Amino acid sequence: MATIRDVARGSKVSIATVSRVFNESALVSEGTRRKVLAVASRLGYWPNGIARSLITNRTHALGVLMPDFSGEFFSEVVHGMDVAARERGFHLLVSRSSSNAEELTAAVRSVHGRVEGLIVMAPDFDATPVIRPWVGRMPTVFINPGHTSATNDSVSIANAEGARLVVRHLVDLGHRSIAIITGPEFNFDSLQRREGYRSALRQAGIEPDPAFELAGDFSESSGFEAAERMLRLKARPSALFASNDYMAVGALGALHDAGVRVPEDLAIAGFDDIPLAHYINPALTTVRVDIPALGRRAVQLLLDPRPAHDPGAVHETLPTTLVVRSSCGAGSRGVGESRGTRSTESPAPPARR
Amino acid sequence: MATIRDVARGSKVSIATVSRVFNESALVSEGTRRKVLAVASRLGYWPNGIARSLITNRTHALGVLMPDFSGEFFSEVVHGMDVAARERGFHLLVSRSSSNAEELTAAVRSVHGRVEGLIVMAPDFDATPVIRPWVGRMPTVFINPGHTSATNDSVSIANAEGARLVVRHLVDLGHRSIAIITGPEFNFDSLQRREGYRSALRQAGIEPDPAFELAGDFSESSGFEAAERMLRLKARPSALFASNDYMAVGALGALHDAGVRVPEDLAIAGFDDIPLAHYINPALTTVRVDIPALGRRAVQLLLDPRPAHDPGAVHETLPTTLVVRSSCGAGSRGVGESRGTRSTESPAPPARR
DNA sequence: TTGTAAGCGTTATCAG
DNA sequence: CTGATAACGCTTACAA
Repeated sequence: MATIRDVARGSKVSIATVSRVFNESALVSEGTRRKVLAVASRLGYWPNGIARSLITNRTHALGVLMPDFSGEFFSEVVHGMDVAARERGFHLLVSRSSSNAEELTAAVRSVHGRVEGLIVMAPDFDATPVIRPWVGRMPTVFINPGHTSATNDSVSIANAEGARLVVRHLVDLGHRSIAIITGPEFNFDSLQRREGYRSALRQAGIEPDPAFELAGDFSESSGFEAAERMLRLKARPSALFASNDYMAVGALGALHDAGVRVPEDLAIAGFDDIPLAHYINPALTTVRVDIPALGRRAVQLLLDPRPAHDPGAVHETLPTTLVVRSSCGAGSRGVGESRGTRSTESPAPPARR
Repeated sequence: MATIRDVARGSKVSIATVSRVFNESALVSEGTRRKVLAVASRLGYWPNGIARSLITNRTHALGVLMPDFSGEFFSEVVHGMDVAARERGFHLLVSRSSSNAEELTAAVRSVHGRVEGLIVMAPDFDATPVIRPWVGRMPTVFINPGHTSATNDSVSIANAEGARLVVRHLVDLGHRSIAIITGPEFNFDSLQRREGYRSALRQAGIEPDPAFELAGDFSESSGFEAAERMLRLKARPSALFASNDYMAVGALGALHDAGVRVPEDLAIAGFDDIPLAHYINPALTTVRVDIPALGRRAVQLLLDPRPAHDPGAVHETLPTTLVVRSSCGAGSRGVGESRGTRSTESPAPPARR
């Protein structure tokens, strides 16, 4: 493996000169430059990034710590980060490892020195204490943290507001008994969505009924099971709000099995607007979140210079919008509608390969 | 930022001793160890990974170079890599940058030194020449390369075989005029799938008709447009094989708009078995590929020791299986079927969040 | 069990 | 314009 010394020797210059050539310093004569480049190319030399980083203190990499790496949600977040990072000449060092504080600590340590900033997504616990020791050395942005930190920026989804939109929509359609399938017990998104659900009910003069709060865990199967439990309730609700689309899909399956028609017998809505929501039958009324923007903004907060008059940590909340389709009985037709009409309702999900 | 020297000074030992403590060397007394650890913790010290890497030549990172980072296909591949890498204590340094040879070269250079191996996915061009200069210094595995390299391992999908399965299925159902929507002109997966399509037709005694080969680009909209073109054909085929599921979904939309019933008037099949394929109406007959396995195997080839008797480069091909649903008129019922029956047809797509 | 000192492959500083 | 040489923060012989 050729090093700078080999090139220096080969082109009869000092290593400093070789370094200058590769750093496009103007302080090197064209002749020397060419000679060095020729030798380097013959030797297959390229500066070692690690060695470079050690002295420059720049790695051009951002650490991304997330609890999982699959599913449309996470992949879209990372996609957003990737685009923004690449525009700024940065790589992403990803590590799936923040389902609890110990794992997160280990992960942060393991990327220490290798990244210039950190994006942390820890949906189930407060990552602030884990990050505290690194404040000042590793700029960190949280995605969807449950607690706002005084020292770190964050980007979040307007979970409560989105849930309120859904519930209000349901209320406007005449529903008075609205159930919810919640997400994991300690998940912030889930808690906030439930909070929005409750507050919208109260605003409508309806007292939230604990029996109507069915426990789920964001998985499709938990939605299926929660819907089955709901069906066994003595007093059945007329509408069901699933805290995410996967669970809504699962619930739809259970309702179909039970012969319950949607939306005629029961209205159902989800949250996230994953591509699937559009295609399922009936098409799912849900809450749209610009998921790639979550990642993009995180990178921007980390990398883009901010006005000097330091306002402390920035906490952004991305807006949510209601996407009315047919699963609540108010929307458009659902699967099979033409490309033309469909686009008036919601843009087709990105089709890639 | 505390360095090893600060800790050494603070605990009145040499930096070598501090290093030993953090490398869990047995050669350090319990007392010293405790003292060092205490000081380190007070100072918030943790070894700098970059400096460590420079001397050990280990980075515990794998470079992942792909043309895109979104969509179910890519995210599932990365998910597979991530799981396998993490099991082995490795991070993934991802870089979306291999849509042509220049970009790929730049990307490889930029990760040189920072990674112990490379996974390259370049579906549209031969990456072998780009990698050649690095052979010997950076072990590299290709995913789905068009050409098998003598020097580098690869993992591929049995594209041609999968296409053959589909076409045979269609032929078995009585179809004699079968059209195809192809993918991007230079995309290897696309070319191989078309090859499988043609060879299966010939095996069935049908001469492939160029007019039945409709150009697409793997995007949903291109499938929509290709289907529209197909509908204008004087002699309409009775079956349509879309080279990927996204295009099949697009085609389904166009057929619906035109009032063409599927599968009654036209049979349609896809490739990839993305989660959506299961949910769409009619449920899509397609070819299943274990996509995370693609990423997992790549990591394994890179990291897992191989028997010493070097057999040169390994080229693996992951099998494909036909998933019969209802879009060709042969399968099960489609969307809305109960969870129970569904699982006999195909496992529910992973539901996460 | 601990310390000294020589690197790892660069960039940065300072002379020339 | 070019060259010595000292870092960067760590690991690892080799000595003690």
